[in-house]
Amino acid sequence: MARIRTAKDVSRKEVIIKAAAKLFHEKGYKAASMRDLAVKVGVEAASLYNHIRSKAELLHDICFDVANIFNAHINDVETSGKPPLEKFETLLRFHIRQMLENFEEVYVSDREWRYLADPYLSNFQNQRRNYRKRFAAIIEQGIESGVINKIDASTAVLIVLHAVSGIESWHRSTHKISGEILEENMMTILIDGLKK
Amino acid sequence: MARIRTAKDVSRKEVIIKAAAKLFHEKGYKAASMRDLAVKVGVEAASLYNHIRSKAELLHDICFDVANIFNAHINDVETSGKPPLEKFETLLRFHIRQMLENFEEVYVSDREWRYLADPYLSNFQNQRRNYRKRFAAIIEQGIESGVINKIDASTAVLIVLHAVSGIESWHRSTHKISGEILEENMMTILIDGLKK
DNA sequence: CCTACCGATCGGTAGG
DNA sequence: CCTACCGATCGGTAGG
Repeated sequence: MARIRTAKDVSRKEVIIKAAAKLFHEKGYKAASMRDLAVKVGVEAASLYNHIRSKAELLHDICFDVANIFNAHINDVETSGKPPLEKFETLLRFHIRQMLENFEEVYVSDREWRYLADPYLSNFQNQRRNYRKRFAAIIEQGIESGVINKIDASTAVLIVLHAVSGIESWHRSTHKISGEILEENMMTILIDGLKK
Repeated sequence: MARIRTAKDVSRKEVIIKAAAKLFHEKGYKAASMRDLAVKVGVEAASLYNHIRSKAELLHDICFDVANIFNAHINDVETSGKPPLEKFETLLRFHIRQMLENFEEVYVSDREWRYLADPYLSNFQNQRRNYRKRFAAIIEQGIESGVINKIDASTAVLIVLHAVSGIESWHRSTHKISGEILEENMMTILIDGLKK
């Protein structure tokens, strides 16, 4: 007989997803086993399946949660009425902060999405492409209004998003500068450039 | 009885390594099976082991080949006698071109090295750390001589290296700008910044 | 939530 | 270079 899902099930599932995000970050999706995850959660592997449907579902939940967060944010930015350069800065800071605060999930969504299965894979790729187009459009507006250098907007998006994902290295490093200082440095380098 | 290794063995091995780099890029190291690789090479899986010792050896060879290329290059740059900003530009262009021309190997070395087993893993990590320190030192020199903005040099290295690895997205994209134009755009964005 | 277990697939070996 | 096969491990299920 089907069990009735209670609030406790939901929070238990959230614990599992959080642990999965950590594990998928540490080992990579394919190298992470459900037995590894069970150890992290403190149950037997088989018990996980009382809360989740499959390993694939975990990856799916992580990736689409992150996608929703960024989609919601770019909606806000687009309708904010700010000038283009400010819109760009807001987006960039949001990416940096998500990478600082919501690190494992964002990392997994960024690097492990390719292990999604269709139809989720195609859906995710479309969302990703769409997000980048909207990001590029904001840069284009900045170029048109003369506040951003004449560069290829897609290349700029590519650089910015990958630069932010470099915060992974920062997380790993032993003697690291603070998150705030990192953020300001990244803003300076990407906006003002390296050359004086 | 042990077989005598001939020149043909070496080239066969190189074919296998090249195919492995492609496969590891496509699927990721863990998700790529030796049976997948065998199909790519056009033999049975078991036959691969006449040329290689293990799957791990393939990853090892790819990662250390790439590390050697970049180490050799930074040696040249350090002893070139060029001013710091030119040294930086030379390094950056080399990274971009390697990512354009030697794409699969560089990508695998960059993203899949974590699946190396010790003692290779530690060795690789040390080389990587060392390389980044030398790269940062060149940026520091540029800051001291007043030609580079006062930013945290480690953060700059992190941004630059990850931005370059973003060329992965460019390779995947369908209607892409030329490699030359991509290179110039990347140089402009990272050196002069996005803001006009 | 656990014990017991399954079919599939993995990297790799033996032997020719 | 192939056929045949191995032990280990995987994601997941049955049944309680």
